[in-house]
Amino acid sequence: MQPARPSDSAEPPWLAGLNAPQREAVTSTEGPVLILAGAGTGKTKALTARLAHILFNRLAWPSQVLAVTFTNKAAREMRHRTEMLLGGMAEGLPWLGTFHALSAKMLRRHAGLVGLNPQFTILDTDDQLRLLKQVVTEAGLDEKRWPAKLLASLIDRWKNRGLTPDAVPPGESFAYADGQKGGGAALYARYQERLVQLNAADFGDLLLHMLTIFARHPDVLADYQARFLYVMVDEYQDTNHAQYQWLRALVGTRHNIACVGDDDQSIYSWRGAEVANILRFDTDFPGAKLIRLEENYRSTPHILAAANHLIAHNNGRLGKSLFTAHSHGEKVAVTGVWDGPEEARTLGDEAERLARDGVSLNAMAILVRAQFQTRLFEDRFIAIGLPYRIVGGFRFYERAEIRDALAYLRLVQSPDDALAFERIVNVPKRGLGDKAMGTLHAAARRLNLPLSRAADVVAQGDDLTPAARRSLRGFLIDLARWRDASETMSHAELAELVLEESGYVAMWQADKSTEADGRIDNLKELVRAMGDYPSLTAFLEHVSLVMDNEASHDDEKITIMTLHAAKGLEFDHVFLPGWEEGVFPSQRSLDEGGTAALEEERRLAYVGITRARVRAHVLHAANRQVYGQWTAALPSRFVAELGQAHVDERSTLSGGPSLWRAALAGGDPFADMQRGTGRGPGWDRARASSGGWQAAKQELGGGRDFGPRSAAPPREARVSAISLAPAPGFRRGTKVFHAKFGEGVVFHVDGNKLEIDFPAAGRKRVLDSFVSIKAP
DNA sequence: CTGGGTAACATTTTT
DNA sequence: TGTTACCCAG
Repeated sequence: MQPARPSDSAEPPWLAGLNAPQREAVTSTEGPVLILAGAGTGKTKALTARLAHILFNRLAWPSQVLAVTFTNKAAREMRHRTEMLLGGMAEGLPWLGTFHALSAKMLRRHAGLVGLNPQFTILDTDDQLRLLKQVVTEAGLDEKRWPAKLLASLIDRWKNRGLTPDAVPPGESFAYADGQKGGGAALYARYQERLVQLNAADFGDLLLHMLTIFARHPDVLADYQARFLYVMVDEYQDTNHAQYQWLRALVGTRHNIACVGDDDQSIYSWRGAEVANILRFDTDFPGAKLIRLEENYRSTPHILAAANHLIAHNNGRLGKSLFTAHSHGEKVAVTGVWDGPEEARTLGDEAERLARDGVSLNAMAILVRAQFQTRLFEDRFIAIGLPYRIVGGFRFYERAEIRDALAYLRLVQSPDDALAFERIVNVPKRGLGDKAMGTLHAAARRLNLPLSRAADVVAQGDDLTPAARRSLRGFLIDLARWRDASETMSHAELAELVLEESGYVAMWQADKSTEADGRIDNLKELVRAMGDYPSLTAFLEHVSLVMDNEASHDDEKITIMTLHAAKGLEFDHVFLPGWEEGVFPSQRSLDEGGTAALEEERRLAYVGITRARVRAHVLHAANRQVYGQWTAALPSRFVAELGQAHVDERSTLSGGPSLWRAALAGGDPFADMQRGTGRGPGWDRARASSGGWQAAKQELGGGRDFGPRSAAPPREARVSAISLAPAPGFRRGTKVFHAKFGEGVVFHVDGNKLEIDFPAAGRKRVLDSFVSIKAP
């Protein structure tokens, strides 16, 4: 079964349209290769073509190629694109996947070597933390003083570095609990024991256990080394030490490894990524060939030049300079505004304008430094009815309702799953609280049984109050029934049955909060998705390692996401708000972490700019509410680093006139609302500094100094114009609907300002235009 | 055991 | 300012 050979004269399809360095990356199959691929230089294209090249020329069978990515998305894309090039030949690339998925696959085969059963469960951070809390408490430490979270992050870092408990340097062990009870390392060891008892592994273990196995069982390693004739790694700059060791082990002495990466896009050092891995590639793999992909196919010249200019401020780079054949294009727009809400207004207006000119909302993205920035945009977009999607935040399987549902299914499938049992035994409420759980835990310890097994015993004894005993028995009977049912029905049907009969769905149906409906939808989606998998086991594996919440791209929406989440994506129009000192670069990176942290922020800025194909628009505000306090801010240093020549500083407060009007008229409709003093300590700094703000202030009020009250940024002028009009149709008791807060009842009317009681959100002040009257 | 109240807290999050 | 985690009163 071989794809039709191209005619002799024509070149193979996977080489079509590749430039010289890309071709070299594709055809240099033997020996170590490092492909330094700048943003938008077609690295995925080169990587998939390389894969196609190897397979088509029969240098290896699909099962003999190890291709590793970081994200499921990248893995999917690589698989998809390879299939496009090769048709059926790429099917069954069994070893194309993420580090974690591939390592988990290996670990299931050799679980016994580290004391696990092949059906071990993969814990997420939530389970992990609960387990660690138990470990800390059992050690007799005060969890208040020594948070389990701290221990979790230490263990995570150790695992990232490939350190088992016995390998943790004593000094570092001391970092937790001042070394009491053996310090962090001893608790780490205890945690690992508990994991084995529970037949569970956390994300870090998936790699770490394999490293242990490789070290202790050379035969196992030798098998893999013999199998993998070619190894490819995407986003190499993001590998941590454990992943690096894992790769080195598997590559063995053959050294047919090709790594693709960009040191300028290393933005995950706080997750353990070590740029050093990419920087010293040629010492690790002597004779490595270095290929640079520098022709950018994505962005217009000014965008590219600004990005180059910016990143040139970093030291310790391998060095690349991107160029493009494009010849036209706008400069990077930079707009300074008065405050956060105005930033959202300006951005929203521009998005609407672009949309009117025929630009798809799907081609626009707002890339923020931190999640909290999304809020203002969300508020604004709801107000003007601009469809948006927020990417990131919780992944699908991290949502409480999904995790609860999965815990039910896990427990039905494996009666020993103590963590699953603990999670849902009292969800919905069954009257089994701390007291009952304490009894169960004690019994489990005494009988040396998993919690869920001990429950069987306790339900027969008289340690519990009669009510609790009855309730527990009922639950255990339900479980037994579901287990019987699982013999005869499909796993999707089973899921539906369990969620119904347990009262879990009913619990959310009874919930009046705004998100309850969404949760029920998520549960439906879960049941639906299960149907796509042959077995519950297959589905559970998928869910813990692969399932992400890809937002559907079906409808027209502008995307809001973090810069981190945007890596690897591209958009015609990119908005980059919040370029202020303290926001971006973040305050944390300025306070601690020194140059390294600042340089990582800069790389993040570089990633942001290079996402843009046609236009990048940077915004910064002079005032922003941080934790409820108004704070003045200076434009980010990164603004200046873009280079004057490539920037269109149309700045000067675009909202100037409205601000001016509002200030003169005192027309702030929310003047009576509580707010801070309006002048943070940064005010004077901002005033004293040269740059955009002097000019901005000049235009603003002709040098007029605002009084303290008006220094607190007023709302939109348009709003204040309406504010005099009465609000017809609203009176106390009117039932209304608000896009964000849901249903509510009007408590007080003052002009067009309403005070509304929302069952979900409490009493809120909103303008009448933000709500609709609900038909009785 | 539950719900209400308050005090602490508050980047980025590929798996 | 908004959320969440925990403590205590009912």
